[in-house]
Amino acid sequence: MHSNRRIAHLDMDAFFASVELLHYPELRGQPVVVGGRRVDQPRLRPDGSREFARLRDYAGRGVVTTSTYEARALGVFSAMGLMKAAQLAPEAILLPANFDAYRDCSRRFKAAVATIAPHIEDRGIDEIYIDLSELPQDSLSLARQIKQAVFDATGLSCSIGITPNKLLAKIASDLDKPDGITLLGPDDVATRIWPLPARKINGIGPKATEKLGQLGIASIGQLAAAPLELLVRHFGQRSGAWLHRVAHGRDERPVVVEQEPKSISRESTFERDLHPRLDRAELSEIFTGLCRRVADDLQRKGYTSRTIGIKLRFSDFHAVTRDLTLPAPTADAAAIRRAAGECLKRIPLEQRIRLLGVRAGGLVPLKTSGLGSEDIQPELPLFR
DNA sequence: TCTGGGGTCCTAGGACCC
DNA sequence: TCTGGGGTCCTAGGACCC
Repeated sequence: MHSNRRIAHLDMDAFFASVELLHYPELRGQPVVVGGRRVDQPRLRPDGSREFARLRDYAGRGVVTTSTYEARALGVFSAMGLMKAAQLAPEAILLPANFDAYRDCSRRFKAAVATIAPHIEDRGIDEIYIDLSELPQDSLSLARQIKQAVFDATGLSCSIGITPNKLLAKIASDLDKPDGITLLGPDDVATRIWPLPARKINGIGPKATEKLGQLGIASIGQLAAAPLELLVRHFGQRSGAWLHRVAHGRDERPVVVEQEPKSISRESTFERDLHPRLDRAELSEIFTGLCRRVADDLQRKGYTSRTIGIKLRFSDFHAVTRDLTLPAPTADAAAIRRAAGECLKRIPLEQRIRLLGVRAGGLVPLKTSGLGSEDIQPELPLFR
């Protein structure tokens, strides 16, 4: 087992907002928010300048996807409702999300990193882990080289943390944002990690933070000092032991280069909550559309699915799921619609519906390569 | 002024099999 | 008639992440 690893975490700085600033450089230095649905694209005035939507003009159910550092300074952060954000920063510029541009930029920055350090784990559109263990250069040179390559490929800055494992690298990349480099060794855990709030650990969310707070544990250092048996008593054997481990900066998870997806889903929150009977036609159309999009996604990505599921969110925001495992995997829109319909029958509809979702799990890759017949599994036992 | 959309992983009970 | 474990699959919900 390789015990002297060098793991980097790279995080693009305010990614979506930064991509937008490449297109609209005149917005640099201003509070800018990306998010919402049906937000107007900037309009060109007769004099050639652009007119942008303001946060105060927004009405609807959208949330902040990303905000520039200037907007964050006003208290506007990711996942905040736009109506609330508008209270805090009414004059901030509001731009609609342009996912095609972000995906394109994402591909370019990852390809640029791969030319220097190919051992990459994808963690979504704007961040990656990189295993640098086998590379000869020192960490600071590598970090600078990678940042330069990312900038050359995209015009964007990122922040990098390099440490002995993924857990610490993820925390480190956030310590000197934006455009930062943070290198940490095992000896830095007590001085650099322990003073931080427990919430900074990837995997400790709002619920765990609240529960830890009730035990008088706020910082990672306090978590490290807590007796293992106290943590096990309140969080269970597995989670308790995990909390104890991560508080001491221990993490042996490998950098995983290739991963098959586990599920593919589509969901939609409506402009207004829909009534199960009065809005039946509209709901049915949306439902069928979601099934078709899931089928399209499956076919485009080359998968079939064994388990079809649905999700409903009601007016009171409470969500319910149902799923159904099929006798044989499918990527067919009509078959998915039938299975989803069976799931829907099992949900009592006593409230207006806010969101509808369709999910395909139990994914089976469609093998396109010419594999021998020995790889084809019989669907059912031959005798029963 | 209520809170998006795409995911992963974990838990836990029941069915079913050996 | 009652008593066992162990293992896997299915289903529902929830925490968490980007």
